Amino acid sequence: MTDTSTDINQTIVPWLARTAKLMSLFISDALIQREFDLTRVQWVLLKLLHDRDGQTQNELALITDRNKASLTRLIHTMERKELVRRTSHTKDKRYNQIFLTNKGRQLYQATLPTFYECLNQLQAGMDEQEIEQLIHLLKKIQNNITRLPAEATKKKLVC
Amino acid sequence: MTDTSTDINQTIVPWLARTAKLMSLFISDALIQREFDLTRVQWVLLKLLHDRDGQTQNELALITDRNKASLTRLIHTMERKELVRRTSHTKDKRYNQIFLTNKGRQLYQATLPTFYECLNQLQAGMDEQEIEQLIHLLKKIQNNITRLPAEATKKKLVC
DNA sequence: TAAAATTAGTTGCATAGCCAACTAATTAAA
DNA sequence: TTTAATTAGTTGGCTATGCAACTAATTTTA
Repeated sequence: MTDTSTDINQTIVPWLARTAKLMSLFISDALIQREFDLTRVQWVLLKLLHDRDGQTQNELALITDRNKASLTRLIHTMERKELVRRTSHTKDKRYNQIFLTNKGRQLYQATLPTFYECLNQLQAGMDEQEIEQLIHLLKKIQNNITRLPAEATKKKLVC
Repeated sequence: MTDTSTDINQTIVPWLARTAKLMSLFISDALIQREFDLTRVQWVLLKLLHDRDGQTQNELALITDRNKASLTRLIHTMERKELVRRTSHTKDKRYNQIFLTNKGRQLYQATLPTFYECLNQLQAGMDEQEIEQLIHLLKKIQNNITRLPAEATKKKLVC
């Protein structure tokens, strides 16, 4: 149990926040330096669609813990860049399905070596066991976070 | 060495990114739920100034790995909320020194119990040794990131 | 089946981030 | 000492994010 005399700077919160931020900047920088016109978030979306094409905006929002309004705009930006394509679902017109374009797919493939280079540099000097341990501890923290998406919360809180 | 057949989802990158994001949302939520009108970033700035008052915008930008333009606007927002005060340095008029107001200091103090509650929940089920190990591994990653602030890079890259 | 509730997505308004171009102040160099 | 370079901060334009209020489509329920 951490009491209120603990130095906040020595807790997991700033270490985790800062490491993730630096990692994100590091990967973004690498993408830009290799002349890929792609932010890290856009890269993540390419990856999600590469893994499973045709997901709806809401699904993508849930997976990435983002507001659906963010997805609307993110997809809009990526559509303008011709990386993804939005099509209205034929059965239920409320849904938009998002698909990779060929350009999007090729761009994603082209970035993979950069991603693995980054990963290798990030993990330098860490052995298999340490990497597993890190992921294990991060999972623990995630499981401790009982956070529902905004809309779910609203719903569950109704008495 | 991670080769390109490794499943990206099982690497440290998404685990770290997602855990940090969830943690950030979790803390923001907690602040809002306790009716503190404060984002996580604003909270961090209050903490930095609480630790050392009167830092310049540039110093705050460097410490927080933020662009100085971000700091300009962040401080502007917090000035409007009367949490901080901007004063021009008497010796060198280029500098702005940022100070906590009484309101800012009181607000920070008032949020501390919330922060420690969040921390305890995040660390639930983790022993001292695991927490230390996690921080140790995060430090390793940070040390692997050879990233200079944008302006420094520009400077150093000049041949 | 008509009205009510739910769901997916969009839009307005706000914070926050980055880059690049800019101003003003100060320091270094010719 | 005048000019050049550097430094701190600001501003404009962009992406990204969240909340809240909205529309449209679909499903539930009365």
